[in-house]
Amino acid sequence: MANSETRPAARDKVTRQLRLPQVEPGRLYRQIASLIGERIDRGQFPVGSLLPPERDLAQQLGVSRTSVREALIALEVSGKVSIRVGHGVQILQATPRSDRVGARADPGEADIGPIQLMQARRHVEVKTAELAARNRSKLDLERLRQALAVQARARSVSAPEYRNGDRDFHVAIARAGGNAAFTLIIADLWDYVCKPTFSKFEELLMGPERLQMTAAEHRRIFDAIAAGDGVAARKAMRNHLDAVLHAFSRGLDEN
Amino acid sequence: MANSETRPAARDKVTRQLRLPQVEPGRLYRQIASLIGERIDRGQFPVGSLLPPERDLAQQLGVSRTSVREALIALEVSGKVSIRVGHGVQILQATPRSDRVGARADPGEADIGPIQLMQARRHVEVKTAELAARNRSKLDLERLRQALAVQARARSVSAPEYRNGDRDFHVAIARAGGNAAFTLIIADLWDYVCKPTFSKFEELLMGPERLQMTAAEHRRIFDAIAAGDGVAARKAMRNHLDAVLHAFSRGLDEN
DNA sequence: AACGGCCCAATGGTCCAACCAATTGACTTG
DNA sequence: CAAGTCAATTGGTTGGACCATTGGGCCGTT
Repeated sequence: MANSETRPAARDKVTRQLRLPQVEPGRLYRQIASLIGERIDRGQFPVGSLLPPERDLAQQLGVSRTSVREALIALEVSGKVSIRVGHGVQILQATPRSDRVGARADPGEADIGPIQLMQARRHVEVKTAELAARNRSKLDLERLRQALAVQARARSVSAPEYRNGDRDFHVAIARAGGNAAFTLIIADLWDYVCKPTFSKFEELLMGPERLQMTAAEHRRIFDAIAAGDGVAARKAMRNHLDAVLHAFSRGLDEN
Repeated sequence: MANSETRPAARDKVTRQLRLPQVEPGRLYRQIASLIGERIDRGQFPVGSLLPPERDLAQQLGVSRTSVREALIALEVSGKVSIRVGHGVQILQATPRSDRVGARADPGEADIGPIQLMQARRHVEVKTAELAARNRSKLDLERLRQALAVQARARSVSAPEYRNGDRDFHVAIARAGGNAAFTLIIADLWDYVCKPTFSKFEELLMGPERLQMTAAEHRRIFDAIAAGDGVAARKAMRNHLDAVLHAFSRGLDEN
């Protein structure tokens, strides 16, 4: 065969036609793998769909089927695709679990609106309040007291004491419920509350009267939890979060 | 050539001579990869040393060099060996650093128990299912379909297709609800589901029948969401998560 | 019309026999 | 002895062949 002609030509084809990122000399299968991987990430091959047959891919890319197979095996090992004989190669995931820690800073993250956030909190925290009332230990109650004490020192809703105390109070409730998964959820949601976007929003829409109101509402929640009254705790928490939501709405209307 | 004789004989050779762990029918390269990987772990191939040439390995194992190459590529992708043309294949590490970055493995993280996690999911996802039924767009439905398609290919609950499809399905539902906060919550919870602790637990306690059951339950959820029936979606989701929880409980009782 | 079994095209899996390309070290040569 | 040359070694790629599994269509039975 025209090997001495076919092969170099084939590689050039891949390199030029498809603009492989950069280096990765030799190791054709790596070029092919990263190429297909990129297309998957870019959505040109939708998750759940089937890749073209190996034979077709080989022809399209101008390489041998063997090289395509090696590339697919690499993708399979890295978890991007699923290969099943007689059927085909299916795309499993576009974003390959990529991300280590920094991952949470996705661009798609910051788009949680304050209203959405409060609605989610309302749904979850009514539950955590109930759980806390049933399962709280003395240590939990002490933590809640401390959080209240911190917040009591705040002189405005923009004071760090206010937000810190608020966060600690709600996280402590989740923690008191005894379910670490809820604790994680609340802690994560509060990461957003503490973000600049949300903070600005909150400071803008919430009047100074919120300071005492929050204190009173928190107090009612605490009492219900301390009394072990799940129903009262639910109700108190719901009232509290609805009040905050109302404060937001009112602020929006006025502006 | 004597293919109709050579191939089966070759496979038997590998299977018998070297006692491949267990399953993994077909996918010869996987058998070879795990075999070599085990030898590396066991120290038979010292870290830093060179593997025998591909051609030798092929002859020793009674398989083709192609299959050996595919196996080596798999090992290279998973980071166990380094392949250099004209030089050889060098062993990089014996213990493959089990799992990516242990990064998130904070002390306080891993303590979410599977039961707790499922209870939290039950509380939140019943809501997201309802929201999804009310707000889902065509794109959302398409995402759900794709997730179902992925999972439909799983041949066991331990297959990557199963978990990936499962995760995508539930995250897609949260996303369809239109509240990004819920999406964040579900995605975060699923990070734990994908952790080794939970995975092992799940594989241990869930029988193979879960495969079809999950598919059927997911289908019911999907239908309800597609129909825009919030009540049915809630119910279907609750049934599904309760079923999983039951599978856990049953597994715990039996063991 | 619905069900069930059979057949076959499609698709991945494996093998082989070459040849190309990079590396390395031995050998030759100045 | 230094530098260049050459050949063996080793991975990289190819095309072609054949096998095993899968899935859907076709057809006969019920």
